[in-house]
Amino acid sequence: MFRAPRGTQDILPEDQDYWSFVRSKAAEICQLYQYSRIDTPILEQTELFLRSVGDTTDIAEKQMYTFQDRGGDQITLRPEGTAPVCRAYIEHGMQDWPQPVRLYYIGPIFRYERPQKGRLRQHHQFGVEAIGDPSAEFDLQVITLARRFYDSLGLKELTLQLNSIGCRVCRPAYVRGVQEYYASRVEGLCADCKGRLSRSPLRLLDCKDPSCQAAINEAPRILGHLCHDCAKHLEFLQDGLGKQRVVFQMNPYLVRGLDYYTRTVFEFQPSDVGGQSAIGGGGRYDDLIEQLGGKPTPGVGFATGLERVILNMKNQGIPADVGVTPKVWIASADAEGRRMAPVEAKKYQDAKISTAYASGSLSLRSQLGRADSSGANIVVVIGANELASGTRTIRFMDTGEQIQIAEASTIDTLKEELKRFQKGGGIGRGGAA
RNA sequence: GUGGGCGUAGCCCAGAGGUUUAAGGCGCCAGGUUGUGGCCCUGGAGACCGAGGGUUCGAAUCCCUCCGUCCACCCCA
Repeated sequence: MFRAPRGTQDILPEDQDYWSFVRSKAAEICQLYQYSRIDTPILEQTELFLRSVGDTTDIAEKQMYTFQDRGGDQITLRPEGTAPVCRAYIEHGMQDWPQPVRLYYIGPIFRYERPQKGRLRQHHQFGVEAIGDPSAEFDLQVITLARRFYDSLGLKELTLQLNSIGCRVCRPAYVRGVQEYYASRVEGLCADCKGRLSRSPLRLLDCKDPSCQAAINEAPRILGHLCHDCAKHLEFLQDGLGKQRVVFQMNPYLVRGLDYYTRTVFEFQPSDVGGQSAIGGGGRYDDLIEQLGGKPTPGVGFATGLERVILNMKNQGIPADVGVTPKVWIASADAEGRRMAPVEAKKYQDAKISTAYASGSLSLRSQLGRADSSGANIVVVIGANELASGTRTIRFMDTGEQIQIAEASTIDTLKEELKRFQKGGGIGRGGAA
């Protein structure tokens, strides 16, 4: 028997309300902040990610789905969303658009990982990027947009962790400082950290192994070694968050798994989840576009995992607030009605009324049963009686009331009666908390 | 990549070597109403007991391997 590949999943009808709710909130908030949608291919040249994400990161070293296509090109299923957007920015000359270019995307992301709850090989991310402006206003905008997204879904208890990891002016000296500090302490470190010392020194500070904690506590902290511009940038952001009452915690050990970040990095973390530490995160990437072959162009962005968003909504008992379209079902009472039911359905569908029917070969009882279990609001019964008298019988499934009306007025009557079953949708309702 | 738990119908699961032709609940289908749903009653379909191998007179039950899944670590969204 075939199954979905390991770490992938079908999103079944029962979950689609959550997905459309979350997606519509994302789109709604991006519209509010004037971010435009972009869709990039799921496939990119492998080199794009090696140059952006960093070829010594976990993602590049062991998590990418990479293959050679039939033409001999090295192709990778995108393991993150920022690099493709930057590639598109360069490719389509967006440096000549008004800056910053503000874009958002929603789509699948692929990483070869050991699956767990909230950790999949194919998951979906919603992300935003503001490219082309170095100012901290946009760090602020991206973070507050993210916060508003979570708030609008009703998610509680997400802590915002913030750090600055400096820039190319101040970081190299700091990294050397860390390396020098650790040089005399190699003995006590865990095996992973011994490897990190030369390859990704900043990750040393992020180690969870107990044997490394003592060394971390006394290690030099980046926040004390930022250059003037980085310090000012951070201060502006902190001040802005404070003015907007966005609560955050400085976390000097926050280091993200992608090499392209400069200055601001941040993560949103659920309070009580084990395996999945972050629900979303992002940061500034002032050198990335240049690394990808574009003109030096700064940028800042955020991305969040939709599976984790939905998981957290369910954990917190938050329902998906989506619109419900009232439904009509047609039931045929006999052979004559059975012939007319599909014709009748088409008339309603032409009039934009959501209409379905069960097989007329079933007893009327069964047809009504199916209408009921599918959530029909109104059932139209059609049979020899109705056809002979030029009428339709309409039954209200909530009350069991039934009325007979002239055939000619059926559509108008249905439209009128269905209004009371209309439920508002996610868009424009509820609003941001 | 490391360590551990678990795999019995679509779903939740009983079952601990021989009263098993594998039980129950949900769901599904039909009938009880010859033109009428939800509740109730009756009946039915649906399981090569994850796969392969082994031990045994006998395996869903014990052992091994593989696969899947879940949890923790790691990493991240």
